[in-house]
Amino acid sequence: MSLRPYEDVMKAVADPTRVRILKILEGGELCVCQIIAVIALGQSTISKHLFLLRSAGLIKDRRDKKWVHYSLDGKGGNPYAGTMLRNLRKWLNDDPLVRKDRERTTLARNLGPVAICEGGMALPGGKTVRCRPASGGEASAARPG
Amino acid sequence: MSLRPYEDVMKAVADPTRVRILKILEGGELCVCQIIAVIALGQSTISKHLFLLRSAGLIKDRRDKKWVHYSLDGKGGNPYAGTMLRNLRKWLNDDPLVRKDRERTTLARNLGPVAICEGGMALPGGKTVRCRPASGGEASAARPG
DNA sequence: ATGTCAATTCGTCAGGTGACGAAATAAAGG
DNA sequence: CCTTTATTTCGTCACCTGACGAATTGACAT
Repeated sequence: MSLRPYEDVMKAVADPTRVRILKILEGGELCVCQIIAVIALGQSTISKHLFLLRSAGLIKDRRDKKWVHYSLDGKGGNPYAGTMLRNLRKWLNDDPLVRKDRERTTLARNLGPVAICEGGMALPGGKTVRCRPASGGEASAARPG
Repeated sequence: MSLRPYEDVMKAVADPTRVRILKILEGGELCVCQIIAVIALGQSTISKHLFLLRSAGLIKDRRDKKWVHYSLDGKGGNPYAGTMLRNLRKWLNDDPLVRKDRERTTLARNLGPVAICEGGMALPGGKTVRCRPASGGEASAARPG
C-alpha cells in the first residue's frame, strides 16, 4: 500500500511498448525472440522492457533449454499488478496496433522460437537482428544499416 | 479504446505528485491555492499537473469568483479515467505521504481559499509563494530563496 | 573446455518530463 | 479605466527515459 510499488506498476503500464508486450502475452507465454519479432525493436530494448515489467511483478520468466519464456504474472507481492493486468484484459482490444501485434503473434507462435531465432529474430518480411549469411538467398529480409 | 487516451491516463496517474493531487481531491473539491499549499510546490508546477490531469479526464474545474476549484471527474469521454479513480480510492490510503497530505488538506479546508491566498498560498509554517510584506511580522513563514 | 547463440548488460544519445522563476492572462473591485 | 491578484503560460535547466549497437554473460552441445 505504499507509493513505490504503485509507481513501478503504473510507470510500467504507461509505456506503449510495454503495453504491447503485455497484450501479446495475454495469449500465453512467449519466448524473448518471439516478442522481439512481433514488436520489431532491438533486443536490448525489449530486454530492458521485460526487466521493468518483471520488476513490477507484471510478468514472470521461465527458462527452457536455450530460451527464456515470459508470461503474465500478477500473483506476486505487488498488489497493483494483478488489478492492472485484469483491466488490460478488457482494454485496448480494439486498438489497431494491438490487433496487428496479435496477428503477428499468431504467426510467431506457429513458427516457434527455433525458426524465429534462426531467421534473425524476425517474422518473414521483418528486419533481422542478426544478419546471418543464410545458405539460401532471402529476398527482402536483411536490411543493412 | 485506443492507445492515446489510455496512455494519457496512465502517464497522468503514474506521477507521484499527480497521485497526491488526486488523493487529496478525494475529500472533495479544492481551490488551486489550497492544492499548492498542501503539496508545497511552485504554482506553475501545480498548474501544469492540473492541466495534465484535466486533459486525461481525471479532474474538472469550476470557476467561482476569483478562484478556480478542481474536483475529481472521470465521467468524461476517457473510459480509463473512471476506473483508475475508482482504483485509487482503495489504493495508497496507508501511504505516509498521502496521510500527511490528508491532514494538511483538512487544515487547508478549515482555513479556506481566502486565508490561504492571503498567506502566500502556504499553510501556517510552510514556505510562501508570494512574499507579501504583511503588516504584522510573521515569525517563520516567509523564507527568501 | 570450448564454441555457439539467445539473452542481458553497457555506453551513448536524442527527446521527454518535472522543477523553478518570470512574465502574461483574466476576473474583481475601486 | 486601472489596479490587484489568482492562475496560467513561457523560458530554462537538470534529470529521466527509451532507443540503438557493441560487448558480455550464461546455458547448451560437442
